[in-house]
Amino acid sequence: MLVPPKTSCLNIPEIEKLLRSNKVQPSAQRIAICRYVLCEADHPTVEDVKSWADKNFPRMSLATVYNTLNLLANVGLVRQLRFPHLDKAVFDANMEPHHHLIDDESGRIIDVPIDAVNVETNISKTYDIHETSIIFNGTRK
Amino acid sequence: MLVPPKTSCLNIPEIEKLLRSNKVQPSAQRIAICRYVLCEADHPTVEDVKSWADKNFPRMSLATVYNTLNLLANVGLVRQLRFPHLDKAVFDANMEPHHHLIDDESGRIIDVPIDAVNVETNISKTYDIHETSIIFNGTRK
DNA sequence: TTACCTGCAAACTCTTTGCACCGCA
DNA sequence: TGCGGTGCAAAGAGTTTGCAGGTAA
Repeated sequence: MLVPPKTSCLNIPEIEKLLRSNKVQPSAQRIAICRYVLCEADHPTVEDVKSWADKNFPRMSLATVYNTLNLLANVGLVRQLRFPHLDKAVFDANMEPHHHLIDDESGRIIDVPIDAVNVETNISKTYDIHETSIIFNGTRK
Repeated sequence: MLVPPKTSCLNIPEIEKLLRSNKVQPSAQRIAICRYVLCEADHPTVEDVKSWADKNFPRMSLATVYNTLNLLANVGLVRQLRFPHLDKAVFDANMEPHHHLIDDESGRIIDVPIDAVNVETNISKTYDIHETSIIFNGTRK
């Protein structure tokens, strides 16, 4: 139930195709970042991506990391999230609608499928609600 | 139902008492900021408080605004919030548990009483949930 | 060749901090 | 008088931007 619907790992040609189909020129840097963010990483920060790049991709600048992540967010391949307990943005490759659970012990951010939650509210009488995002804070039992 | 449970307007002696009871020395600057944040303002940013101070309180520095708001947050008179669509922190004087509705047309943040919402989730089988915070995005019907 | 992607550095915004001054208890 | 609150400026973190050079189509 809490298993995140992780994007299955893509190989390089698949990533190239994915980028092209989103009208993004597949440069080496962009493919590398996609491999990490779409497959390997779990709610990475910019810093996480940069650290990974420093180890796995020679001489990638921080600006490129920012530019690429923003680009991926703009075309809808990732989503930028901000949580109250974090001062920096994190990126989420799970583009399905879902909620989040913060494990207060580990700090980990865990995806919660939309159908694991049921929300009813009477504010929908007054407002058209387009989006409902829930952050649970908890600890493992 | 959507009327925010606004802190009723306090006069200066009441604010002094409130500060003292929270072990905060009631300086002129702190009282002024409290008057604005607790009574007049609605989810103000630091910038909002600073602008207000520039008009209503002579020569208050930005550092004092930050220090005071952080102090008020630490003693539990206000809460610091971060929303995904805003890059800066906002402060909420409503200390009752509640959720938030972002009016996507005006950008306004509206308090939603806790009992206007009912949430059920099966993740509570695996996790002890201490807190549930919901952000609705919507537009007025 | 040309378009555009990257790296670098500087700039920008938000926030915190160090320090000297000042005022109130 | 002394503690502590304030103002100022500088520093710090995260992020964006401008520009020159390079790379791939």
